[in-house]
Amino acid sequence: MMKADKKARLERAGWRVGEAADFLKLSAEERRFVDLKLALATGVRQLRERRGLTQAALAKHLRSSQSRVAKIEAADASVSVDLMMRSLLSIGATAGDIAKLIRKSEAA
Amino acid sequence: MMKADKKARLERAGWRVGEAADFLKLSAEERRFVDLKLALATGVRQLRERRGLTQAALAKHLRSSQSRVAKIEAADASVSVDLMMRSLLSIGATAGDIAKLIRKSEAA
DNA sequence: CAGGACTATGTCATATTGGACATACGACGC
DNA sequence: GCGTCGTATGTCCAATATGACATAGTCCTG
Repeated sequence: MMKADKKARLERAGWRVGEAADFLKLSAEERRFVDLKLALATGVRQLRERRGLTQAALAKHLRSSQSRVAKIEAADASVSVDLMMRSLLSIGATAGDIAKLIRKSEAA
Repeated sequence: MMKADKKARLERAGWRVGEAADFLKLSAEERRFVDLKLALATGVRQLRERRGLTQAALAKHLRSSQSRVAKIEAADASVSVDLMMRSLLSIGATAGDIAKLIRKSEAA
């Protein structure tokens, strides 16, 4: 069962899929993909905070902008996994760290 | 030390970075990102073959084209991690499977 | 060696993603 | 209350990724 706040978070992020796109119509694959992105987004936020960085500081290192970092952490639909991965590496995450995040998404 | 065929593979795939872009000028982060993509690409090929699917068959399920699947497996620079992830999920990879692939890229 | 099945590579128009900016929101100290 | 700092959200248009197509290469099998 999914927690209500997670559903709301996804909806706010523009994660409507398809036409009559009710959240529950996500296919199993789409669902896994979204969960994966959520796990990565959470990872970015956690690592950034652990490093004591602001979104603006991370953005600078990423040569991006504060607003985009906010979107990354919100798992906004306009953010690619590529950008999330680059962000994680930029913060200093190792492949092992990323693997761990992804594995976590399994239980979502 | 890097094997010559891997370097060649990267160069063929258009993985020149920056201006005077010699391969060796990839930063550590860029390098990790490329290794990660290579690992995912390899994973797509392995899983697809293990399932006895052709590129065309996978493409159909992905609603993409045979040529794009070829590029995915070649880790072509025009292919996003998103598409690789979607491909893996489409083949039936679990988050655990993907995590394993990513962890492998650490040793590259 | 001809035909077929599978894969590789290049190109292009269209679609998606990106950085930047403006602006709003929230918490905190003064 | 007001200013400050950090974060969130919406909108641009520039940059990048995408599917589709054409075409060439490879490896069988007959």
